[in-house]
Amino acid sequence: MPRKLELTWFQPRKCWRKRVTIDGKKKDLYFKYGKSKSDLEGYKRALADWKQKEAAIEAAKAALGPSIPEVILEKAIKYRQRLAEYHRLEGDEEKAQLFQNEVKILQKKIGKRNLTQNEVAKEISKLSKPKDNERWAWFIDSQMVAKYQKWTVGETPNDKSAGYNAENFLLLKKSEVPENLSPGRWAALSYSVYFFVDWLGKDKPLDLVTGKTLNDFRIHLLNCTEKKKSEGGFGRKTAYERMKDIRQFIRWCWQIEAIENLPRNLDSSDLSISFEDAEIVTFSKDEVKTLIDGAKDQMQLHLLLCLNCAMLPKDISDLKQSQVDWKNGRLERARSKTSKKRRVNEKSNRKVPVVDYKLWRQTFDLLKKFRSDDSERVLLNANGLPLKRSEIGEDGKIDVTSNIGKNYERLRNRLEIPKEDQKPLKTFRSTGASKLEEHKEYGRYAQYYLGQSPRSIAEKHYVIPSKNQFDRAIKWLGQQYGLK
DNA sequence: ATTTGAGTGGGAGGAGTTAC
DNA sequence: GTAACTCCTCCCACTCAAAT
Repeated sequence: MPRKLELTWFQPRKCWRKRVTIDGKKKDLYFKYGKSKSDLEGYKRALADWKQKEAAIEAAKAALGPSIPEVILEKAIKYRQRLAEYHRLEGDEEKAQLFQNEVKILQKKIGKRNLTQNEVAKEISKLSKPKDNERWAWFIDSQMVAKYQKWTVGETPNDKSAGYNAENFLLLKKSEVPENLSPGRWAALSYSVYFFVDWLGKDKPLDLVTGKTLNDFRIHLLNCTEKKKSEGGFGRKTAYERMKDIRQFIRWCWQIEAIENLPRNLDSSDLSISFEDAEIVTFSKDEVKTLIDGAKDQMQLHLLLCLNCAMLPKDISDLKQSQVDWKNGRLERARSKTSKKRRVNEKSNRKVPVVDYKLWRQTFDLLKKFRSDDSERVLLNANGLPLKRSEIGEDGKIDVTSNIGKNYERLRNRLEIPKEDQKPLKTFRSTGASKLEEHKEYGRYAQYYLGQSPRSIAEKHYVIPSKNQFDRAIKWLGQQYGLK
């Protein structure tokens, strides 16, 4: 029995109802069968009637063209067909067979009704996927496939065109995910590059990209910051990101000799785009209390970790068993966002501190309660997966799942916090730091609490406290919110 | 300058309401 | 009785804040 019925019972008229979207317009369809919601026989007949209607709608849709899930599916199939063909040409029958089988599996899905993007992604994720160490091999493969594709499709790619180089650039960058590049970063880079190529024209030879082109592109970006978001506009911060991503792309094109000369203003400040820093938001004592008291179980633990240890969802998701002192209730860590760099720059004198936090009693109790059996991560979701996950889907789009973020959103709604009073999860972090700063002695440890390294000499307040002092500071912080 | 990841807005469809 | 709305929830794609 599915958790949700396909049709919903419509009490005013005592009939079943289905909402459909046709040509972007929502429409309600009614099915007059059955006497009540629990009349199973009536529901079955209504459902049968709906199925018929649905088939008719699908047929009408089919006449219009494929939907997005279908396009994704087709793409996945075509990709595997090419891989199968390539391996056959290379004489690897075993691999060819593997991809051929996957093609069959996907082809079965094609006729399915109500195909959602989600379902398609799930289906594809079940199939063979390059493991991290094989990603490079897949990249090489896809280059080889392109070679064979030339014969099958009969088309010679223009290796000087913007579109061709953009594809190659992104493919190369993709092979660095997740070792050197996060999925999120790759996705952002692809938005930037496609934005540029769409503007320039994908068939345009990159040789024609000059300093003037970049100037024009900058003006195009600035124009977009004037537009509404719903009309393809974005903020100055994004415009700035786009500009520097494109600089990176152009430089890469030059390095691989797709273009002869670098635009002379590539590093010029003429191309800079300025933006303002956002102001810092904090919670009041009441807000902290409302949220923490209102949260249940795991969510309460997550909120406490945010405040106790200045964590963000990714930090909580990445927390390792070895980082918790299970006897004394302490937690030691360098922030997720920085720990990789820290390893790389071991010799750099601007080290990110490893901070040792004393956990409040409530935090520690909950942490013990929800500790997982996993050898690595302390906290996992109900399905045994990390609380925050992200990867690049086969369609080239990023898939992000954050259980903590989602739960926080639900909590806010459940507590009926008005929209204008809703503050993001990271507010706990800034609240902790701001509260510490209010204290005349502990104020100096705010940055240490955040786990940040000093960025400039101007940050003269940066002090590494002794263990005892910092424990007292954290204790004091907890007391401000009635936490021990 | 470059990278990482949190936040947001909007589409789709469920649930309830209203206009005629 | 019918069809159209408004609100809500979930999820995804994309933006942009913040880290080095």
